[in-house]
Amino acid sequence: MTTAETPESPRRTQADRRARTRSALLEAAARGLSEYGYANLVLERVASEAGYTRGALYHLFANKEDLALAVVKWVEETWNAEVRHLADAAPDPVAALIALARGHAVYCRREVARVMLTLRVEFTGQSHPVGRAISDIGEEFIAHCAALISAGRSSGAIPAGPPPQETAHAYLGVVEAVGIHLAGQAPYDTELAERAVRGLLGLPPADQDGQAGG
Amino acid sequence: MTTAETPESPRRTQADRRARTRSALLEAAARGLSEYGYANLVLERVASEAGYTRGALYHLFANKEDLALAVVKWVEETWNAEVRHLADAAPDPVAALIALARGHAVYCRREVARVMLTLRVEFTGQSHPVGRAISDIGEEFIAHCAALISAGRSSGAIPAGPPPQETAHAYLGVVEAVGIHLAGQAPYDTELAERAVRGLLGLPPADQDGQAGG
DNA sequence: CAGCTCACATACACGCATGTCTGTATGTTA
DNA sequence: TAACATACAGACATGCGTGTATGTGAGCTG
Repeated sequence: MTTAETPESPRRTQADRRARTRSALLEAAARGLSEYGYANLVLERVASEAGYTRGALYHLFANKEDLALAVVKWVEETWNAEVRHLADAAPDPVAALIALARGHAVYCRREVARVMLTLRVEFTGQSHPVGRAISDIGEEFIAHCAALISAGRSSGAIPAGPPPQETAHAYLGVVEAVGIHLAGQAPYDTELAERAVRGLLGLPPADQDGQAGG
Repeated sequence: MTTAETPESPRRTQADRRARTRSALLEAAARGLSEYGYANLVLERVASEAGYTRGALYHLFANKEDLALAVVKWVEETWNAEVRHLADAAPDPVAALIALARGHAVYCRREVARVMLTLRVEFTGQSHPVGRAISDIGEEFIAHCAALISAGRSSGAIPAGPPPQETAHAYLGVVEAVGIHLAGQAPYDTELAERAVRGLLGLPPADQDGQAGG
C-alpha cells in the first residue's frame, strides 16, 4: 500500500500530491487574505506564491468563495487545536477566560490570525457566505464566553457588570484587537491581553509576576 | 452677497450648490466605506445614494482615492471636534485617557465611526495613500496616548507596566474594538470601554456608579 | 439678453480579475 | 504497455468598474 516516503521526491501518490498542493494553496490564500482581504485578493498571486498557476487552484477549489471558506475552516481548526483546549483545561471560568485571552495573543503571533478579523470587517453587514461563516464562528465563541462569564458571576468570582452577552462581545473585540495590534510584541501581547480582560470583567489587577495560577 | 436662505428651494448660488452636493456625496461615501470598504465601494452606488450620478462625483473629486481621502479627513475633523477636546479638558492623564475611551464609545454610536477601522484593516501592510493617511492619524493618536501614559506613570497615578508605546497601541485597539463591537449598545459601550482601559493601565475597577468625576 | 462658466448627466474606452475550456504530462489499472 | 484518470498549465471569453470625453441646462456677468 504505502510507498517509500521520500519527501523531496516529486514521484508520489496522487492523493498525496493533491493534499500537498491543497495545503500550499490554502496557506498562500490565508496569507493573502490576511494581507489584502477578500476583494483585493488576486487568485493568480495566490497560486503563484504557492508555486502553481490558477489552473491548479480551480482544480482544487470550485471558485474564489470556496477557497475563502476553506481557509476560514482551516484557521478555525488550527485555532481550536491551539487555543480552545486552554479554556477547557482551566479549573474555573476566570482562569478559562484569562487563558483564552493569553492563548489568543500567542496564536496571533502567526500572521494567519489576521484572517478572521480582516474578513469579519470586510463582510460585516453583507449577506455573503464567507461573512456568514465568520459570523457563525464569532457567535459561537461569544456564546461560550457569555456562559463562562455567567458561571463566574454565579460563583462570585466575577463581580457584577453589563449583561454577559454584551460583555462577551466586548471580550471578543478586545482580545482580537490586542492580538492584532501587538502581534509579535512578546511578552507584552499576553500581558496586555490579560490586563484588558481583567478590567473588562471588573477584576483587580494581577500581581506583578502576573501569571494566573502561577 | 448673501442671498435669502430658503433651504428647500433648488435656486441657490453655485457655491452653495457645490458645497451641498459635496457634503451629500461625502456622507454617502462615508456610509459606503464603513459598510463595504474601499475595494467593494462602487462609485455609482455612492452617487446614486446621494441623489446624483457619477458625473457629479467626478466633477467634485478627482478620483476614487481622492474621495476616500476626503472622507478620512472629514471623519478625523468630526472626531477631533467631538472627542479630542474631552481629553484636553481633563484635569489629569488618567481622567484624559478614560474620557477619551468613553467619548470614543459615544462617537461610535454613529455608523461613520467604522470608516477608520474598516480602512485601516483593509490597507494595513499596503503602501496605498489612503492607508498612509489612516496610519498617520493612528500614529499621532498613539503618540498622544503614550505621552499621557508616561505622564500618568511619572506622577504615580498609573502603575508600572509594558512600555508606553505598546500600551498605547493596545489602548487604541481596545477602544476602537469596544466601540465597534458595542456600537449603539448604550450604556454598556462606555462602561465596558472604561473597564477595558482601566484594566489595560493597571488601575483598579471603578466604583459601581463609575462616572469619572460625576 | 447675449455670452460665458459651472453643475451635472450620459456615452464611450480601457484594464483587470474571474471563470471556463482545452491541452499535456504524470500517475493508475488491466 | 495500452487505455484511462488525475494534476496542472495555458488561452479564451465575459463582466464589471474606473476614468474620460461629450452634451445640456442652470446660474453669473457685461
